[in-house]
Amino acid sequence: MGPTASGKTDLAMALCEQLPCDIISVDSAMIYRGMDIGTAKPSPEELARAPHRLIDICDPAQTYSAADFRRDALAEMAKISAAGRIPLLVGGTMMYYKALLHGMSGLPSASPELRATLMGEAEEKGWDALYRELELGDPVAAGLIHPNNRQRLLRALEVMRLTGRPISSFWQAELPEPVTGAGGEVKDYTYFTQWQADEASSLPYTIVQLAMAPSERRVLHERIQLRFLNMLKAGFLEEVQALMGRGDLHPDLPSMRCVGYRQAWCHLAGEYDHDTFVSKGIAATRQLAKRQLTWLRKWSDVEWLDSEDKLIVAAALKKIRLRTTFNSDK
RNA sequence: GCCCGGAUAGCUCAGUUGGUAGAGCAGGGGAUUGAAAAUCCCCGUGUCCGUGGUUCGAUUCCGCGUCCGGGCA
Repeated sequence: MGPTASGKTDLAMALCEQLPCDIISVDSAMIYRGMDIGTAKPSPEELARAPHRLIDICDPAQTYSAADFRRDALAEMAKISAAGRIPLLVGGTMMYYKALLHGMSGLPSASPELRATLMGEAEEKGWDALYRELELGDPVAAGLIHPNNRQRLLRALEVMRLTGRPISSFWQAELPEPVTGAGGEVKDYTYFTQWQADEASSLPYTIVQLAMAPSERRVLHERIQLRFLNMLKAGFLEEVQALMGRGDLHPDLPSMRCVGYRQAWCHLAGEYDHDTFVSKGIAATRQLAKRQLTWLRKWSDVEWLDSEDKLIVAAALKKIRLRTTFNSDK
């Protein structure tokens, strides 16, 4: 795990030479075919040397979800283990790790039709009206979802209309012991935000979690800028031009909202000039890295590595061996 | 050389009829249950270019200087 541009791919490739590992990508952008340069996907040569699973599994017109990832990753992990090898998960999509480790409540999948309906209602009656519907039907979720957060508001209403149950009741159902008072009333809603804590241990694996980042933010920012400029030299704009040229993609798709692609699309559509595109693209990447670090800072049971460490491969191997020996002895 | 504009947060700028100032972007912190590289929340002291003057008080008005635009020679 680690923020974008911290050097995860290089370390993973090096570990593959030292251990019987097979790599599974944990990356919500590399799943898309034809999005290679802007996602910093490993090169064909690198992929030949160390195959990555869960790369190039979707067309950019498709959507994918954390739940899809959990299902696919568990299947790949099972195959790799059955072959007597070690699954090495590499990527920066923290939500996917969370879904994998802690599981997900039995919520219904997204319904594009219902989302379209809800968007229409929002146009017509205003977003306030939709939020009031949530407050009425699910005060618990309303307390956790900010009125401005339309994406999560839509999801909560979607679940409510699809199942007739508040989304918060699904979160609650997955938890072993609700915090209640003497009369059975719920005393503390904060636990609704906690995912089932002990599901990680129910996965049939010894799990070693490694996080890497440069120790200074300034260094990470420099790496991000350098990498973005290199992507431009490698033909990033031509890649996005080709995607636009298909004619069936649009800027609201999850694929086209990816960092860099969104800004490139705006530039190619004439919304702003090249310099603006470059600075906005780099800034969006820095902001992504910041959000990834927010996840990692509070992540429990994680071992940290310094991206700038010349002996990072040895350091990683040491941590892996310590943890796996400790666990197998037990 | 002369004439006109500018000079305020890292950047682009607003503003103070004279009582030491605030937006957007950038940046920082946080949230995160089938879109997550998504979406959302919170955070604004900076010789208001320098220097003299007027004034109880100047970033604001006036003089001079410096720098940057534009125009005329």
